[in-house]
Amino acid sequence: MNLQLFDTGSGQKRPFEPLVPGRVTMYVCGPTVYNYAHIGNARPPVVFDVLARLLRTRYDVTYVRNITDVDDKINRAAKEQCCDISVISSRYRDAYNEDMAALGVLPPDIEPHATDHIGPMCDMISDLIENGHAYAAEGHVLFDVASFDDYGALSGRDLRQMIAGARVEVAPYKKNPQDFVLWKPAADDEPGWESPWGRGRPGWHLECSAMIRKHLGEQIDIHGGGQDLVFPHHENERAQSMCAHGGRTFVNFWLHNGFLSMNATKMSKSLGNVLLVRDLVQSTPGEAIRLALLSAHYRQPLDWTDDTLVEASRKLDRLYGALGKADQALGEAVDAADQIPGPVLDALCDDLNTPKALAALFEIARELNRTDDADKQRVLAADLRAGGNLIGLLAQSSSEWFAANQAGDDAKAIEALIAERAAAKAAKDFATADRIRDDLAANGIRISDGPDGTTWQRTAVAKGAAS
RNA sequence: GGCUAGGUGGCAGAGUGGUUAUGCAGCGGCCUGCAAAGCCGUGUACGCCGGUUCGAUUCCGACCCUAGCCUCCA
Repeated sequence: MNLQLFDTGSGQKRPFEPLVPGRVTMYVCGPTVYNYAHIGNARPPVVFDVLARLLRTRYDVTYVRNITDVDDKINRAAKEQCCDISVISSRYRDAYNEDMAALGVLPPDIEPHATDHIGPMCDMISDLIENGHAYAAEGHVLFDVASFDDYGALSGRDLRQMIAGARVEVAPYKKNPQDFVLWKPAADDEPGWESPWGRGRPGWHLECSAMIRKHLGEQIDIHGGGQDLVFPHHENERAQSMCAHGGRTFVNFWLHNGFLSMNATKMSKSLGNVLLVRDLVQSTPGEAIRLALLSAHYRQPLDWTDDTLVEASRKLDRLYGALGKADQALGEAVDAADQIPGPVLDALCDDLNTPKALAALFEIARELNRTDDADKQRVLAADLRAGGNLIGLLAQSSSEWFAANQAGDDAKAIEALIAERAAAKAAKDFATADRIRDDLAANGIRISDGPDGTTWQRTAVAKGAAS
């Protein structure tokens, strides 16, 4: 497997080799759990789930995705609801994991919570103060950006320019405007922990550095997250970890996914265009949402429109249709092949090119639809399944996929109409038969006559739900 | 203003210095009672202007436009 990954740090695709042969350590910034995840939040976990699945075909992988469970927004929510922050954070952490499971995201190996790592965080702060990279001031501990020559290398920023362009009011206790908080004091009515610098709580950037050191070590292979985290979050993480560890390389590959927009505009509560995963899965199969998220390359922007899910559902109709045809012809469901088909694997090894991998799946599906040879069908169906499974798709049976479309209160009425039409057809009353079919079509029900009778499915899953 | 990504056929979205992406939609054909699905065929697409080249959508430069970051928002 000649895996190439685009590394933000070097700004180019590089061949991936683990730091320790055969073993891969991977960390992805997880959610701050104060609300339900929206569709944009779902992109990183889905993308890096594909990467983890790909790496696992070859390496022993340890995948860590954290939970940030102490934060201003969580504090605010807890205050409003007069409860402990753990009530808020555990509620939304569970919801997050349910939502991700619905999208076919496998759980990470380790899911560390920030509040369980206050000790390691304080240890790291102490190390940084000892090394001369951090200083305490007025109950805060700050990272001394000027002490790290390489600051800005990840995000391609020039420290001098940043100082000149600083627009934010500078806190008086900071030596430099860019110095960021490692530890900040907590008010009496705020959640806090005792520390050598007084009662307080950790800075956001520090959480990830400390949890990475505890669970994966001082150097890791891959660190992922959304593009918006490059600066300042990852730049700061890098500064902290490198300075705490004698300047050694912290992350071998930095991976960042592009942003998801809604009808070409940013998703925001004020615009009222926030789409929650939780709501979406009510009306649309999670698998279709997953495919939609993977239909663009992960580093590209992805614009989410009303048609996005409709298209994704149709794509799955086609793939499952080909599998179903083979299953029927062979009289059995074909299991996934042991080997991943070459074109699919090659596409994914080229910096996780999921659109290209999907194209390869469609080509297999066409071959499958084209052939009547049982041996070929068996091989192609197994390939299609194996390729799909690698990116977390095609895990169910064809009949399960199509049956899911048949759920609904009106299913019995539809079956009755189909039976009525069958009777009309038998009586050669085609006018009546066609009228029933047209009526059903007008209501988003597509029927098709096969050798074993008539089957049906909904044709506009997402559209129907939206109207 | 600075930094970083992008601008591909009706839509979505890969890719490439000269040869079919793929999916949906459209058109023609096969199949079908008629359809649907499927199969076959079908598209002078690469923001604008220069440059390099035998040849550029692909490389270089300028310009226009879009998005993200620079404000603990994936």
